[in-house]
Amino acid sequence: MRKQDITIYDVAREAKVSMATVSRVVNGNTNVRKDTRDRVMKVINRLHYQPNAVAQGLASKRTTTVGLIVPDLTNLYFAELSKGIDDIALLYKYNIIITSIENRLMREDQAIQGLLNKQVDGVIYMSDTLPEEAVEAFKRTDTPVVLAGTKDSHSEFPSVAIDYKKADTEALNLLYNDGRKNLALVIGNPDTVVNVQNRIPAYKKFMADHNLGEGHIYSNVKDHSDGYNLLSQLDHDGVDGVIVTRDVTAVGILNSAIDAGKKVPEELEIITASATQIASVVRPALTAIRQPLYDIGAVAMRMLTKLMNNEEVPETQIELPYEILKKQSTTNE
Amino acid sequence: MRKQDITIYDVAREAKVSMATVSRVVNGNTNVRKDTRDRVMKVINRLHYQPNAVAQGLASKRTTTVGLIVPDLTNLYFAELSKGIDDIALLYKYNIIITSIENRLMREDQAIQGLLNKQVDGVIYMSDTLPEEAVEAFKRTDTPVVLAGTKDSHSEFPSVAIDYKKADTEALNLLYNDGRKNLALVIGNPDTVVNVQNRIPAYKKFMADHNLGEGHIYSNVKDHSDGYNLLSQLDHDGVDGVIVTRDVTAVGILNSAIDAGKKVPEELEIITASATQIASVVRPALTAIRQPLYDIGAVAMRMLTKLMNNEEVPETQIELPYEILKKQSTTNE
DNA sequence: TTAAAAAGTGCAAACGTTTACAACTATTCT
DNA sequence: AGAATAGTTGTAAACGTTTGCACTTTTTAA
Repeated sequence: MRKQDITIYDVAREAKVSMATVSRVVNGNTNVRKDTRDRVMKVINRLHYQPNAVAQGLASKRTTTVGLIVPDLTNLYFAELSKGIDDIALLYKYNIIITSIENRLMREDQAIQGLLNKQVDGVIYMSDTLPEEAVEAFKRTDTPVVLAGTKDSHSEFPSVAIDYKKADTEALNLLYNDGRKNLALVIGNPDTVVNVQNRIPAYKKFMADHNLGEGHIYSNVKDHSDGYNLLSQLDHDGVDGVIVTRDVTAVGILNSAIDAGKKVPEELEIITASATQIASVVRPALTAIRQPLYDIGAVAMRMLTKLMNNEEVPETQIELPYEILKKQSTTNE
Repeated sequence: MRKQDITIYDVAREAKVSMATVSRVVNGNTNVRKDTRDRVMKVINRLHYQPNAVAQGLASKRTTTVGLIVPDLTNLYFAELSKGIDDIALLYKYNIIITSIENRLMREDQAIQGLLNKQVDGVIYMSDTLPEEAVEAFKRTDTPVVLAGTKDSHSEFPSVAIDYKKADTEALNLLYNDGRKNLALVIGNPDTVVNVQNRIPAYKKFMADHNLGEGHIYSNVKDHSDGYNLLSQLDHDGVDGVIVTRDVTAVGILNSAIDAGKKVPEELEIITASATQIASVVRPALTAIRQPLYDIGAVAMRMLTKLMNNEEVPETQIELPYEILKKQSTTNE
């Protein structure tokens, strides 16, 4: 098939050793005499021998490949996570098979099964929702899995994320201290673990603790135009401070406000709960919970390397520090 | 290794056929009697048999995997290209191994070699620069390659892109017709094929054709902050209309102008030569050459599937239509 | 100097499929 | 009915590595 198809066998013949020895030098096994190693290396270089990773995978049962399951590549939240993953993967010489699952044709469990069939050594799962079939698919295998930037409801799987509850509470407090009393929460899918177990309870608790009434939770507000269209509702409900999970959604609200002549932050304060490039590039720039997305990805991948090597991983539920980045969409005292 | 490790052999035994027959039904070969096919399928379902893709890859020499080489996942230009690629790949049941090469540790030719070692059936290359070693690496193999959103200098490789020269000329013309005479071009790497062979010549020709003098080409302006810092230079040079290759760079210039109290588009018109989400989300929204990024990716991947199947591909240098999207960063007549 | 231990090497059997090819069975045609 | 043909199935050799085991050589220790 390949124009140049040098196998380990060719190298063995030329170097007058067995293929086992060639394999050993290729894999850096120390049990090879210096001069035979040199001899083999010389042949390898001369013939431009490159091991066939598929054959290696079959024989060794390790493919040095990890699977990524991600909802949407063009969502910078996931792109930035992926970058952290990718850099660490490179460091440890793993390749990445990426599977995006927003597409109707691809269900979570199919994505997982596809990766397992490819014999990936591990999987990083980034979707904010982990359906039962996906859990089942993972459980049917020994392949380690790490969740990045999300959590599962029972903490069955290792995960790397932030303390969403604490972060949201802190953000709400910032609005509250700015004198805002009619606080709202804008989320996408209301059924995700993070929303159900963290954001919504944190919001409700905060509202209750401060006697602010029921408040307003707006669900299924997922993109720029959803955010744009939400403004009239916010106006109607008299909201003066809002936390928005996705930053492009927040930008939608922001732009809608600008276009309607409504002042941000004077009349409406906006905080986004996940800051990507976009949050800092719009004007007024968005105050945000800055999640360390790159680091979350990197730490998740690092943890996965340990799991793949059966190394000890003392803590599998990791929460990384976040910070509240005050910008122009909230009042600067 | 796997908890559950059912092989084709187990299925064969249970169904009382040979592994060859099982293989045939798995691969949809028609030369199997209906009732044996049913019998085998029943066993496959009962045992939850899933073929080992690595073994398939070794035996068949096809991995149904394609490699993507991309500079930066968090650059939406590439993310949107990738999405088009991904969707078509899913349709044709290919997996995607993604390799990002911005990292210092990973050179283009190493990335390519890595993918070839994994026996990918094809490669899509998206970097705007194609070093000589990368060309060599590609030439050493029969694995088909398609360039997406970029071109090589000698049109040696199949590619899918737009007519950059025409698009830029049209954009310059828009500025010119708005009465702007001091036009500038802002690019990133000045050595890319697209810049050297298309954008720069188009700019120079336009300036010459309209007797606008030498003009100003600003190179190595690559991100938001580069753009932000460039504004003073633009001011100094009296530029009143500018084409910027990357949209976040354009946004940098835009934000710098806003912060400096300079009016856009009244005092400075800005057009970006590649529009992602970001161009439409900032205010004033950026007038842009809208490249059909998703489609470029999709068409590139579709072409690759044909090349991988040794099908006839009549035209391998494809240019897709673009449009000039007039927004708020240029005057609306 | 010699026995024991360590280091270096080769043999051959995996790994889990695909796929010529051969062989057998059922069908069609005359 | 018999021959030719088409359809169905099995056998076994790939595919290109890794790796346990046995064997040989070298080193170490007494």
